[in-house]
Amino acid sequence: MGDEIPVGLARLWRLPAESRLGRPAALDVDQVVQAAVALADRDGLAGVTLGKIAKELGVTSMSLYRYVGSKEELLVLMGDAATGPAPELPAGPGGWRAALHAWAYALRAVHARHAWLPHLPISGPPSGPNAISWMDACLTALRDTALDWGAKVGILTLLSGYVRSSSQLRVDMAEGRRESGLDQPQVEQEYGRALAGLVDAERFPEVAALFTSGLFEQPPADDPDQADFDVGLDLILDGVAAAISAAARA
Amino acid sequence: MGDEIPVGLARLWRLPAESRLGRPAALDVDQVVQAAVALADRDGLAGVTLGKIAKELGVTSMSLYRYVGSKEELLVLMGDAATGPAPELPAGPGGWRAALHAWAYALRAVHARHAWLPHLPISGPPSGPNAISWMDACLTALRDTALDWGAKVGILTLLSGYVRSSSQLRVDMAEGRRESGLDQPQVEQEYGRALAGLVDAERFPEVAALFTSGLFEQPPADDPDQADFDVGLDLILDGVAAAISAAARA
DNA sequence: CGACTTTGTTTACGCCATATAGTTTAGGGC
DNA sequence: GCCCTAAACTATATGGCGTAAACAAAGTCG
Repeated sequence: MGDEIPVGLARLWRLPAESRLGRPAALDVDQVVQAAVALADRDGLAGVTLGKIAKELGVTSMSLYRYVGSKEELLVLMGDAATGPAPELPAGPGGWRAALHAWAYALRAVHARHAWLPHLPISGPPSGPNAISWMDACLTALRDTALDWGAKVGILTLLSGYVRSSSQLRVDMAEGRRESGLDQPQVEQEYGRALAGLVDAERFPEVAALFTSGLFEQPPADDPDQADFDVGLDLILDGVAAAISAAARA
Repeated sequence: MGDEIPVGLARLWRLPAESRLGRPAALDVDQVVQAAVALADRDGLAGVTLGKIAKELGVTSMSLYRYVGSKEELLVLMGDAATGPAPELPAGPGGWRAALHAWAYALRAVHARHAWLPHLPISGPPSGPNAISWMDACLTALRDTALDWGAKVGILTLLSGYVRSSSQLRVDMAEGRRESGLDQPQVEQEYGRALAGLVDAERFPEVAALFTSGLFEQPPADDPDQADFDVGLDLILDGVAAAISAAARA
């Protein structure tokens, strides 16, 4: 029969092994993944090495291959583990808009907790249990609308992609500030000033105008990325609103 | 004076070197970057190696460090080179919506031509001349609106992030199909079926319903990703429309 | 108790980016 | 026309990486 479950999926879903023969395992997939996640939280994605994970767990690197098929698969496991289950969303009064808003904020918070997460290479559609739970939460927020499945999936993709890429940007810019040693706004201004000098007002009139607008000079608010994030999110939700009322009319 | 231009920026903008002393260079930055781009187009990002680039150009790998500061910097240069200059956008009748639509399509086409491009690690805000030209094109499309700079930048970020992440997804899924050897829809269905078996209808009612909806079973259209892309894009543009009319009212 | 099965280790390989030190090559000043 | 010197380029080496293959160890089952 075709009930073959790919071994990668089996590990993602923590399907228990059946055989009880042979030497018992000293670890399990979760311990390996947790160690890898801890390492990524501390040293970033580039700091995650089979050797370091193994050392952390007191085994040799090769023994890790008893638990994960490859480093690439380990990254997938790390992604699902670090994402964690979706939160409970406000069901009642606010309707879909409040729920999607909360969903996006929660995902963004997860990315803040694991800065490497938005940088993980995507390998296909969501397939881990935690990713599925986020998917379910988003679809639940849209349940009482007239949207068809295609539209719902499109919104899900758009929203998660937006949160992901905006988190990516935030992390990258923070890292750019840090690694240059200087304090935060100094580098930004110096870099911006150098760049502004390169931008020719005839070739790039709008960008030149943007640079002279002072938008990048003003002392940033508590969390400038936060404000940018809200702008884009509200814009998306406005688009969703339009799609919903269009679907209701049809 | 503070007219120091970071050396990385100088290379991005192809600022000519001043000194004419010493042994003349056999290559230039462009040749290195073009070779790297060609390699990435052929073998993917992971196939880009200093050694291979050097062999392609008939030099040793170490000599490449005369042209780029590091591999990371080379990736940035590759990104700007492969992106190329922004296209001319329809200026007249359609207004901002047609222009943004064309902009997004053009960027998506670039990603199709260089599948590795959306996977490049982002390192900060756009700073290469080509990236700036795309930025300028997008801002030009929004010039005759009442939006303030913050909103325009937000829209730019959202739109480019959307195109990027949807291209990422498209490439990853295509690669997932290819590397498993089987033909395209077969793997998709098998994987989907296995996944559907793991999704418990009580734990994930919406996702389970989605799986039984047949959305993933139907023979895909000419380009299914295309349709998904349009859904998200129209949604964003609806959101932009809302923002524009709100700004006009204020 | 011995066969078998599974886990973990040892060892080794090829590849990578890059530091360091030395060598080649041409133009500039005389 | 010839050396000096600065720049381009090469040779060599290092430490790290993921992982293939063969082997040793540690349990269960008959």
